[in-house]
Amino acid sequence: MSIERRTTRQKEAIKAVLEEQDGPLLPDDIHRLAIKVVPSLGIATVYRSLKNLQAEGQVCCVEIPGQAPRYERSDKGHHHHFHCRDCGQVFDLQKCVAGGLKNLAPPGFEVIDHEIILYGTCKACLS
Amino acid sequence: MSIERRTTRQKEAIKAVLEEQDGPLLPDDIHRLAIKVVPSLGIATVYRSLKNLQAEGQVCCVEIPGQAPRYERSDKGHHHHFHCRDCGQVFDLQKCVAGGLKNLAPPGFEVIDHEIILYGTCKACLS
DNA sequence: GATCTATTGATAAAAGGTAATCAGTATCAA
DNA sequence: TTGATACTGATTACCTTTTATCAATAGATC
Repeated sequence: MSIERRTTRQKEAIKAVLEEQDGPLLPDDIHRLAIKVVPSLGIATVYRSLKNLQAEGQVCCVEIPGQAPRYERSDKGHHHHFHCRDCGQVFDLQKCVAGGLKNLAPPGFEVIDHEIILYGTCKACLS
Repeated sequence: MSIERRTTRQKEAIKAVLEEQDGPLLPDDIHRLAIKVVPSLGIATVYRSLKNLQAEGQVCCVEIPGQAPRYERSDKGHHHHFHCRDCGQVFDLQKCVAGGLKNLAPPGFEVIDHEIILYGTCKACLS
């Protein structure tokens, strides 16, 4: 049987941050935002909560090559990401051009999944 | 003025490994392969050589999310990669369907570069 | 061959991110 | 309210990858 869960201000604050955010966030980002609600919040609790939320399927992990894992709500459906090389922020993309991707693989290879990452400058950094 | 370079068995072995390999390799892979030619080769020398080759533009870095950087010759032109979830090996893809990718970004965003990674099972692991 | 010094290999140590520890706190059922 | 215990926060430990250190080795030039 699974462990009894309790509702805490800390977990609620972390979930709220992930809820209202568009793109994926670093554990450190989440900490910095959630600390506004629960000032005593420790980074260890952020890692613990993310691990639990991920196990429960509420949150999923987004990895940009060469960077630490980010986390976002898992109810957003299939999508990809844009990484701004100026501010470092990661944004969600709406559409996915996966059609034709499978043809990229060599003959005899089975494609199960794919990842597309766009790099560039976001709107805010351009202006 | 730049530092005088010397030709060594170690550097030649590392370059040869990168030369005859198709996909990108981990420093550890390179070490394991080059050691067959120069048994005394240390891992530090692999890192040092990769750093130099990269600075000279002969080698470039390939990053798969959540994994250590791999390295490959930089004379292969624009291409992407296939990561086999079974054996962990990374393969080069020939074509690139970049057309239409720019449209994925939100209005006002400038796309400079992109990355496409296919995940699945390679031919060898399927059979 | 002799000399200079770039390079090497073994090792220690750094860096970054994450997990373990543990005493104290707070939740929730009774 | 009380009691059992899940949770927290501070800190330390950890893990993996990469870099620094340094004495010894070995290219390149004369």
